[in-house]
Amino acid sequence: METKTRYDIPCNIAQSLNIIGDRWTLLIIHEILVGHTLFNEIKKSLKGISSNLLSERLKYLEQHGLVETELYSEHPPRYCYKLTESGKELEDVFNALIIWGSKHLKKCYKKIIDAETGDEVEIGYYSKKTGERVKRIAVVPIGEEIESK
Amino acid sequence: METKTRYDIPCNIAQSLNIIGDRWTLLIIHEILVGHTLFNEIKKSLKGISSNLLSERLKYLEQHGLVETELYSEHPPRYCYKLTESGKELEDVFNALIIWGSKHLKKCYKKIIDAETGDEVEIGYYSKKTGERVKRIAVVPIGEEIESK
DNA sequence: ATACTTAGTTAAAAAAATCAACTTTGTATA
DNA sequence: TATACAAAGTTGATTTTTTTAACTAAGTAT
Repeated sequence: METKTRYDIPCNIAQSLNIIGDRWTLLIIHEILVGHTLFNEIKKSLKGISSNLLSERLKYLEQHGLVETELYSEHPPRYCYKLTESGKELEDVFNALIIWGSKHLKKCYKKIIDAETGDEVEIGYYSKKTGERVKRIAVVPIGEEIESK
Repeated sequence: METKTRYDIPCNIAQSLNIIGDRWTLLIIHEILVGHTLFNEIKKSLKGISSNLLSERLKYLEQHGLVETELYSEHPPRYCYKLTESGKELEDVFNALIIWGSKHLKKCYKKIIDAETGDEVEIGYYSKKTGERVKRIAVVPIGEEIESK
């Protein structure tokens, strides 16, 4: 029991995938993000998922702090599922996948545009300090600093 | 044989995950992206992966045009694995995962900074047309246009 | 009292991943 | 010349995970 196979690799990507990389998991989080918060709403939106798997995934995500339950009816006691901040912050991951898909899928369903102008958008990297667009990024190990050029 | 279980959901995310969402797949692509192009290099970097699975995943990714092989030695004929453009363009997905991980993992290994200033970066969206940063994005179904406010 | 709905649970079957040993082709070494 | 070694896998058995399908429990509605 409880013998989850997890990646034992010292890398943000692998460790993040240990939380959100199981089959169906990202799709479940995405359904909640777009407003489907009831068990059966999620189930109906995700054609092919089974009750037991959805139930198990929701529990796992709750344990890991991405999802929380909220009582929405007292008298048949009923809970809905909400995303926590860390769940909501997967939005950039979803958008990156949507944009990748819009370029590379044979059949594509969605694109991402500027809500004001309707222009198509791309992903960029911006300095947290100045808000300026960053020309070149570097992935660095935590603890180390980059040598200044 | 060859009965892959795939998501049958009309959504860029689900369809993208049908290509890159299997266990180990994103990690394999990432290893190639960071320069590990030989079968055994990838295998050694990904502690726990088995030869048969790596072999199968590489074939699948090649079929789907994310990876290609290149002869790097004639006389023991040896191939290395390279990413195609569509494979390389997963970089934003990796970066989104690295950034999410750097905020939410208990133990975090990497962060992303401005290569010039060392400032930490965040993800933003810019217009393909003007290059300006976009304040609010909208995910829209393909084919439809958004009503202008 | 009977049927229906929401939100699951349980158990068996099927599919996928892991583990471990083996193969093939070629190189290097004693 | 034989022996060991390495790269790049393949094969088959075992284990884990997912799917399928039927069932349950608590409350509502007719």
